[in-house]
Amino acid sequence: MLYLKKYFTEGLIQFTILLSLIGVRVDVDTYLSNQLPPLREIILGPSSAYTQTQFHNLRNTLDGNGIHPKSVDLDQFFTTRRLLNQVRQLDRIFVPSTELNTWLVHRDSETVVSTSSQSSPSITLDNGGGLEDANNPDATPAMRGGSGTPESTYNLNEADSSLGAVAPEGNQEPSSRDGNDDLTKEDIDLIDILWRQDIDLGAGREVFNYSNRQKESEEEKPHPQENKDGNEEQERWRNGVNLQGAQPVDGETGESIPEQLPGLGSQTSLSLQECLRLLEATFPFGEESEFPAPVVTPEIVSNDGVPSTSQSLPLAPQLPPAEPQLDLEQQWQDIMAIMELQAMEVNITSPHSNSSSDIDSSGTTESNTGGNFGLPTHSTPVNQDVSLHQASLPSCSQDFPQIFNPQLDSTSNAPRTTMPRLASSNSSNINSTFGATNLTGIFLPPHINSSSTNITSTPILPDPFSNLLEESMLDEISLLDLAMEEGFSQAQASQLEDELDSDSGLSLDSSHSPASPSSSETSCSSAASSSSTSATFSEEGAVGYSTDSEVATVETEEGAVGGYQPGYSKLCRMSYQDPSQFHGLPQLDSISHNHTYNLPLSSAFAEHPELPISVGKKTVRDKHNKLQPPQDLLDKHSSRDERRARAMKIPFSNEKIINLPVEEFNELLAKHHLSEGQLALIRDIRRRGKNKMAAQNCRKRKLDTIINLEQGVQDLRRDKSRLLKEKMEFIRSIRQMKQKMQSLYQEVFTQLRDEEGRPYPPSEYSLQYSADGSVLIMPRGVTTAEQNRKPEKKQKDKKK
DNA sequence: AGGACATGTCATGCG
DNA sequence: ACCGCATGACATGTC
Repeated sequence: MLYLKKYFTEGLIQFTILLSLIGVRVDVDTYLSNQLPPLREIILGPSSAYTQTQFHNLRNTLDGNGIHPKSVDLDQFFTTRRLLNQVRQLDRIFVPSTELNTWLVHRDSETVVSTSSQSSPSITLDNGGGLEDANNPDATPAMRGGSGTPESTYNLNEADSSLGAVAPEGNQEPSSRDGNDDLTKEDIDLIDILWRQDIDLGAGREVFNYSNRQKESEEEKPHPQENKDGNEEQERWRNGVNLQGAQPVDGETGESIPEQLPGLGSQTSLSLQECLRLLEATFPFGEESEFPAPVVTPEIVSNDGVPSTSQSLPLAPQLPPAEPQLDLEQQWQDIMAIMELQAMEVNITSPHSNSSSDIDSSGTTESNTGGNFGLPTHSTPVNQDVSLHQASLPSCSQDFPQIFNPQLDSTSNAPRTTMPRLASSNSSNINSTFGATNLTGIFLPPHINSSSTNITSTPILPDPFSNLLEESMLDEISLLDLAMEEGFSQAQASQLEDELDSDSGLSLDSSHSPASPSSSETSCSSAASSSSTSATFSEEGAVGYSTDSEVATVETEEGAVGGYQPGYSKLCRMSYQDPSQFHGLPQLDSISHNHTYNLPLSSAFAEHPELPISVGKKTVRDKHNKLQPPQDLLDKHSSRDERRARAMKIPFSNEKIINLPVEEFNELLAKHHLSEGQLALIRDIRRRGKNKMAAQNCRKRKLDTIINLEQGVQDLRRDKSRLLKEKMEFIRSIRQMKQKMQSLYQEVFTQLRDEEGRPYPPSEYSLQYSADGSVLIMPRGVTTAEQNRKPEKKQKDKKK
């Protein structure tokens, strides 16, 4: 935050001043505040910056720089992103934020841009609200800005110059319009420059204004909306023409609104916008800015041929059920790709970032206040009044079609013609497609035509939505789940890894245990060698290392620590080769083979019954041994090699033979004149002795390995249970979302009115989502395909 | 007596 | 080639 501020403050102040001069003011709404937590997590995934707005938001969030959405002037912000990027690159600090913040950008009506500054109005569900919204300039902008992402702000800017932002206001509110008028061409140019800067930063300009830019390039002149022609825009708006070509022919959108639903009442007082708002509220599409959200064009043509706005539910061409998902995936991939590109700029490489960006909808969700999902408001430039009287909802056309249309917008045109869609989505831009993706996933039911049975007046989830939720939504969720699980698994893996590392004595033990004996051996060997010289091998024979159990205590007292130190004990024993002396030196009793590896002494003794000091049996044995003469006792307890050594009259102890370093061992052999048999025996003793130690170490390692594996299994089980718990939580969240969808659908549907102001009976009509992203109110039983072919027919049906 | 377990030993491979 | 080590397989001893 702080350092970000530093960068911003210095560099941005200029921008701020500039913008203030221009009169452009962008208010960033806290879409974030009202996210649906479940949706966010589920759809977006914990890590995902899933919102459409992401491109901008993603950066913002990723930057981790808390730019307060409200306080930040978006224009400045975007312009300054370059600085941010530089800073980021300097720091290389990648903060994968799991949460995506979607900003709903409002423009104050006061401001020149005067996009709807208030998202809230758009959200309002009131029936009257729709009309009010239409009247209310703010509302329209809200619709547009609904996406509420920083990008949206961008759009707003553009919109100001080009599309809707200005337009709606122009129609309905002169004041807002005035603000637009204030913008001089220079100002517009300046804004454009700022945009380009953003584009330079890596945000494709298209991202910001999806269709507008293209149109500019293609159709620059014809559309006043474009930045350059502010005047034309104003005029156009004054004329009552919606930016988005609500008019029969929208040059920008390129959509002709030829097809109007005569049947749909002019009166659909419940403005489509409201419906859209509701829908949007439910599903945050808001990313139009980046990804031109599919615009639901509620344009309905009145019978007169006058476009009736309100119902604007274009009949969508029927989509094969499978397609939506495919499209979704495709779009996801596209989005991912785009996100990656941007991420690269931002140095965001993490897959999470991509995922986050994936879903436009997420951003919208957050943007919504009061738990409403953010609507792609920028599209809203549409007249909010969109009443039946008004043929088209231009703004909606842009956003919604894309939103709902999983398929390419460009392609969408053809299908639309068939359908009586209120507005056509012009945007052939990739952005639009992106916007559509999320929505499509969410909104497009695999089967556009739902059976009539599903829709009832009751709050039961209408078919399309239910399908939406169940299939596409769930699919997405499932994908997210998978991703999340992967994330968890990785995290878990790392965690386990850490734990194992800490626990794993395997490597440590393996390294240590062998080493310890050697060290002890060397130390002891020297002492032993000195003392051992005095020993009379002839009498006792070579002392079997195993037989000298008596010496154990010394080992313990001397600090032969837990490690396996057979050599040590053995060497020490050498100094006390006379059994008779053992009793006199109780402290040495404990010295013996320690095969306990790292086990405590007590256990070690237990393992070796021959140890006199040992408990229980050993004591018994000790008694038994006492009965025998020391010589027999030695023989009995001496190892085979020791006995052999004694038999062969080897002049030094087995311990020496075994533990002496090669050089010393060779010297020892050189000192003594030994026969071939003795030499062979000595070499065998050494070999076997070393191998014995090695075997002990090996077994110890095996044990350690097993223990570690058991620990690992326990850890994995814990993780599994935890993941299952999380999964259940997600499922619960999904269920909640579904319920909310149902209620919202119901609310929207109930507010729809035909030309005569009568509500559509849910048993006869249902809302359908076409492939091109338009939302249609369709009589039940009519297949989307039919609708595509014969839109008018449907209109008639609707009239009925 | 036989199984389980611990330990020792051998053979082999690797560094 | 030798040495040391690791390890599987087997043998032995003990309970």
